[in-house]
Amino acid sequence: MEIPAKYDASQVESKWYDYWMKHKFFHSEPDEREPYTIVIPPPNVTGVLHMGHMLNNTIQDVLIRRARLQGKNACWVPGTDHASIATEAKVVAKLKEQGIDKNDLSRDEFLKHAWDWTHEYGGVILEQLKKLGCSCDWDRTKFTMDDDMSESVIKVFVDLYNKGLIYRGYRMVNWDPEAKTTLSDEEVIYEEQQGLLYYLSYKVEGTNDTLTIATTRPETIFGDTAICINPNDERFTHLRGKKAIVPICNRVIPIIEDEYVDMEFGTGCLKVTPAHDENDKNLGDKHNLQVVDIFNDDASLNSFGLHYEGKDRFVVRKEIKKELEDKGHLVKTENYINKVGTSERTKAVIEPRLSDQWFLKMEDLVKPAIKAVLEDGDVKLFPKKFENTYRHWMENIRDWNISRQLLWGQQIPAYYFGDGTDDFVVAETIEEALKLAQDKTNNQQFTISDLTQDTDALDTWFSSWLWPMSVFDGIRYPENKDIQYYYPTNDLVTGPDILFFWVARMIIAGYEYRNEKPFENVYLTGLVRDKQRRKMSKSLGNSPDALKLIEEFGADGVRVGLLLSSAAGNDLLFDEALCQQGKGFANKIWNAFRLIQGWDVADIGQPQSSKIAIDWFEAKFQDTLLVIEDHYSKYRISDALMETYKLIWNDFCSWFLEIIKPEYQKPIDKATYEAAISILENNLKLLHPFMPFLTEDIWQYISERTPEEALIVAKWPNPKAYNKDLLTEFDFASEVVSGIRTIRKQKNIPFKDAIQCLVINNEDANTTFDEVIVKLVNLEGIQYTDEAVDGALTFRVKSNEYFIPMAGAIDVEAEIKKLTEELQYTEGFLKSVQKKLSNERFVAGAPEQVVASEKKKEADALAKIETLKASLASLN
RNA sequence: GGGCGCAUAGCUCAGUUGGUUCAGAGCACUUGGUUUACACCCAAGGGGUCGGGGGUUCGAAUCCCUCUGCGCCCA
Repeated sequence: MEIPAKYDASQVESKWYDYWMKHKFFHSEPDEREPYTIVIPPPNVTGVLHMGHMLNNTIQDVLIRRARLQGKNACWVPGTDHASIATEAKVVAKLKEQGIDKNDLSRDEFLKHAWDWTHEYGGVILEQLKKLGCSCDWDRTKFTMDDDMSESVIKVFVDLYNKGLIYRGYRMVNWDPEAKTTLSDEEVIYEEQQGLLYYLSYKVEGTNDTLTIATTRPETIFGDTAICINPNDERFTHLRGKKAIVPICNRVIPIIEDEYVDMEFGTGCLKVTPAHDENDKNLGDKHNLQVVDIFNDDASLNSFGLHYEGKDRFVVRKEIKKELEDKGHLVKTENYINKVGTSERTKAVIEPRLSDQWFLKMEDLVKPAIKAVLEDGDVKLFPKKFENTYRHWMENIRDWNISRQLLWGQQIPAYYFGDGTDDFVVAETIEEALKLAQDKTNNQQFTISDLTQDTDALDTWFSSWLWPMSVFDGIRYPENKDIQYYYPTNDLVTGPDILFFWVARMIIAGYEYRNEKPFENVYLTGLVRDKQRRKMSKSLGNSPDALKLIEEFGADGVRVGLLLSSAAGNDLLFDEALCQQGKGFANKIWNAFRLIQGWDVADIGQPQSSKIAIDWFEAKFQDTLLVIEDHYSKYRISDALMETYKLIWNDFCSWFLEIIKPEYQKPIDKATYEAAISILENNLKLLHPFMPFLTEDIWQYISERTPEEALIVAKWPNPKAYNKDLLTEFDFASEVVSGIRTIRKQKNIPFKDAIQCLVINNEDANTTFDEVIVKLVNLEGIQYTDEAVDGALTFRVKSNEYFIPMAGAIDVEAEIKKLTEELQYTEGFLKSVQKKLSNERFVAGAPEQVVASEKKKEADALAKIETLKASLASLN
């Protein structure tokens, strides 16, 4: 077979992806095998593949491919979520470009546009995942707004409502005045902003006194309904029981007392605006204060703002400053840095606002989820450090505001039939709602047209928290074959930024609806940052184009690059050089294969060195396999890769192949060739999860394979007993090789000149690897001797002394210097060991094993010192 | 302001119960190399007061206290 001289990733990758798809290797159906299941963290439909996705999905693909090789029934369910806020924002922007105002459209018309948008862009990211090599079961692709998925969401809403866990509440929420919707606390980002602290004086009613308050938001004085002082504050005893007059609007408001007020901050007098501040709302509830809402839903002032009506809050802030100043109410301003909540999506400054919202009671729901992670270990977090974060959130959980003032999403299945706060019913369909309404009102004359459905949609997370169940239709049909077989899933791979949004809530939902965890292990990846540790983001423009990277370095190269330095839970500092390293690795393996493949095989005897090399590599392979398995078991994927990388590059290519390589244009013996092929195949298996394309390609070049024999479904190597002595003996031999190479380099001895080597075998090292050493450094042979050799360069491995006789003059001075340095070092070492051993408390206190090892160190040092001294004596 | 975590080679990180293998890996760096798989290569080498200080111990990168500097989450 003709083998291309260069590995061309772009051609190879599409070829094998098509091949895998054609033979349905990604597809899973329940059978008698053990299942291994991952559900993808659904990327949202507005996205394109970014570095975070690449990392995340590479890890999932590594896990799923390994499971497949291990003979499990591997099922990776892909899909997307509808991302209500983000998508709606995109659709609104697109309509705007076309000159269409969202508010001019009916609900159905808008949704049609949203669906069009989703159909056009929603699948892009999944197509990109294919380029990365992701072996998802594409037949199972789901979307959180699919009919069956939406039905599940509605069913769950109704169920929770009927259980009394969902309620309607008038609450202070985070209002995004741009998107005109509520945000959850998690969607608000607090940013430090330079602002001003305004000191304003209010008249005290019926006196000539004034009092001064400090505020960052002077425009909210129109909503003031009290002034609050601390009852312990002696500065203000004269204000007790009095009233104050709000500037400009001249509202008379009570002066109340509460220890909540911080006497140190500002002036010690606090203006209370219950409609526009969470803390003020609490104070207001406690003291029964009036609530005055001064804003429209776009955060412009309403009629309470008097002559400012219709103007934006920030405009008003500027203008009112001037008015207050003119009227003598502005005492002073100070620079002040405060934290301002902004919308994650629209960047608008959040306005705290009172409104009707739907809430889910969390207190009882979280209990099994806390237990599962923190007590029973049913669900394990990797790295473990996130358990603390999880605990903190779960133990301080607040009710979940699940309504959003948006159209794109599942419409809340609540139907109103009157103006009373209780005049509504909740049902899966409007027909059922009608029945309920008729019963509730005792009025059978009610018709569907008397019902109005709540216009709000549900929070997107209220869909995705069901994801591991709903993708298998486990909400609608809890007994179906798929959910029974695949649930609970095995691993979840996601970012720590959505530990609460999503992971915790899935655990909660899992226990509520199946009384079982949704997954066993959660692997939390780090964030992908650039070299300067900046988060990758579109606005910074520091995120490389994912597909271009794949084009340049190959999917395998990019996968390796991403994984190489992404220790679990640590941020990954992305650098294209890492992908280059991955590509270089691919090239290395390709060439190793070309080397083997190019050999002529003959019916000749097997050299001793080759036989030993095969035995040694098999031991090394087994030893490494155990290390790799251990890394996988701890989700240390980058360590598993590095271990594989070193096995292949160092042990296989640099040592093994160099040992068995036949002389130029000479054939190789059959036994060695076959062993080399078999070893290469095993290496490919270990490497396949990381570099699926390259490995499958080489695998198929090695011999003709039927689809059943494809690498993707090959059998992962089983651990076997192995000879550990071979490994230590090899390490010793490799030190000898290094010693000789160093001498060759120092003395500029060309490799093709065979040299002599004599050894005083003080260590009684066995001769197993002698042939290997001879071959690797081109010796005439290794001779054993009892006496130091004159006119030779020397080096030592442990207490063994090696001599390389030199024809020319030996630089005696240099030799003496080298030996003296070694001697001094060893003597110093001996001294420290003996100091330890002469310490009675050490000998008495330390474990036997430790003392024994110190004694061995002492003996080794003594032996080496003797050798060194003998050499020095022979030189002098 | 409250909570959690981190600090080891130029960079990114390992280092499990305090002691064999304890100061390590990869990259980067230096030096040498056109030997017929690969210069996307081969070989050899340098490099660390384990953030500072104190303590416990026969023994500390590892345990405790403290200081400094970072990061994350929550308010």
